[in-house]
Amino acid sequence: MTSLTTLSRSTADTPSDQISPEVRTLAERVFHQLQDAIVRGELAPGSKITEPGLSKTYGISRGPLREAMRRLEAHRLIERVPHVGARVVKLSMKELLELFDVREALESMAARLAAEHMSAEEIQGLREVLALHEEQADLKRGEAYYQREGDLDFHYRIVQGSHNKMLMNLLCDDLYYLVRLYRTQFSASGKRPQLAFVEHHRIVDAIEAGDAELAELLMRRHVSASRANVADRYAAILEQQSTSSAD
Amino acid sequence: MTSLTTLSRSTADTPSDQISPEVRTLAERVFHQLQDAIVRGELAPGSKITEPGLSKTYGISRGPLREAMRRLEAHRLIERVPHVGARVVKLSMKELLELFDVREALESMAARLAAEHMSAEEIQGLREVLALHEEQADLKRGEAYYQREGDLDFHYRIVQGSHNKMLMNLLCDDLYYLVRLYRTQFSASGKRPQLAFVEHHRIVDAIEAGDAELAELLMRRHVSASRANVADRYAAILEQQSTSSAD
DNA sequence: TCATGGCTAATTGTCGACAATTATGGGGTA
DNA sequence: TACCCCATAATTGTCGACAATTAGCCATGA
Repeated sequence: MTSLTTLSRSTADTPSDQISPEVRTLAERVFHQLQDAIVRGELAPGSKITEPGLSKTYGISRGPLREAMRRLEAHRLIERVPHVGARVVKLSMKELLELFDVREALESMAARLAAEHMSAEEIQGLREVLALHEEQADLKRGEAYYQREGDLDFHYRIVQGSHNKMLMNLLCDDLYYLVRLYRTQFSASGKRPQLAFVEHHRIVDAIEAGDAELAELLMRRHVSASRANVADRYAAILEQQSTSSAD
Repeated sequence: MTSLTTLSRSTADTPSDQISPEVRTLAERVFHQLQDAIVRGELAPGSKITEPGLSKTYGISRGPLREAMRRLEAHRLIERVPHVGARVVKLSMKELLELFDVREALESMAARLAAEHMSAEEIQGLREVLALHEEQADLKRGEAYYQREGDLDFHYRIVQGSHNKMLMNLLCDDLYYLVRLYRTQFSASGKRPQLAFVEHHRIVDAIEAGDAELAELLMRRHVSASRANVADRYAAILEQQSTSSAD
């Protein structure tokens, strides 16, 4: 499905049973299915999801389904209100900008820790991502469609390089799904990808040099610039709408 | 129970029914009960909790109980493995230090945003917390027992002053419970409280002056110093243990 | 004596049904 | 005509029972 690096599960006891990677229970399975469906936009943001409905759709009873929904709620992909129901989360621009602030704080810390703790192999892997990245950019310049997943992959690896499990959980398990959800709702970007390239390179350079302070600063600017880009585009859209309606 | 500022729920329609603040469902209620029990150390860290056991203890069926446990898992207060069971989380020193890194990143950002967005009333409330704080410190100097809750209250208000909902959720709903859990497991502190006082004051000063950069820096140092204090004490304990065992 | 195999008991996962609450629609009245 | 109240239907919350998986134990064999 996605090109994200898989979570590092070290449970490969018996290679014979390839039943499932880690989703052995119904609730887990339907959770991942719903998660994908929401992030990919198949379940419209803001749409109401009802338990009997999903129960029939996925062919399971309401028990495990409720567990899956609880997990989705914990990951902030759906919102539930008691006795009323659940709806797919609908990110407002305000919340998106809030998300960027949190990312700025967390990822700059991750970059700092990565510069201190990342191993040579991990840095090598990071460089490979960057190379693949660049190659794709050569092929379909401007579009940079799939490249967005690559961008997330880059950030993913740096967070893992921090060797801070709490950070990894927060960013990779929670926030990055929201980031992807946003990218399906507002299809942003523009000329940013080209700029992001050189920023990525500089960050890796700083990490490789073990310069924690610099890596932190560069990552902070990187996320901040990305935020500013989104905010500008949004302001432009608002401007355009107001003028066209006034016209 | 706790002296923490309550979440700002604005649903006060009918003053007649005081049934419950926000816990109208069984699952919610038992979730909060279990949350308190864990944070207060009544459920020993690392101890296994079984569904039939809790089911009988709290007099509810396994359905809502499982939902409560799912929520506890999402808040990282218990750890579950499929088909095996759940145990109360047991923080290692490594994880505690990781927690401090995350707090440093998040709370420094919160302080920055608080300096930009906090209203005069909110700053006033913050000063009152500080005053009450100081008063308690005069009464029972050194011990600073209840004061620890006050410390969390201080941080609480700054996070709320950031006016960033995502930040508020992450810090107040997730991390702060872990912080409190830690304080029951390792009963730390020492002479830090006295130092923390002046740091708190300086942070509020920066926020009141609207100096976002300074507020961020001071909060970063504040959390970092707290982390260093814990790390030092831990190292001292290790040292002491090794010498006493070698003796 | 130690390892290995299967068996039993306990716990977790799943299901269907019932109770409680909420939203919706129609009817009545000012 | 607009508003309010009530009844009905749908959805969510809760419960108890059954199935699947796992852990522990005992017996058997090398």
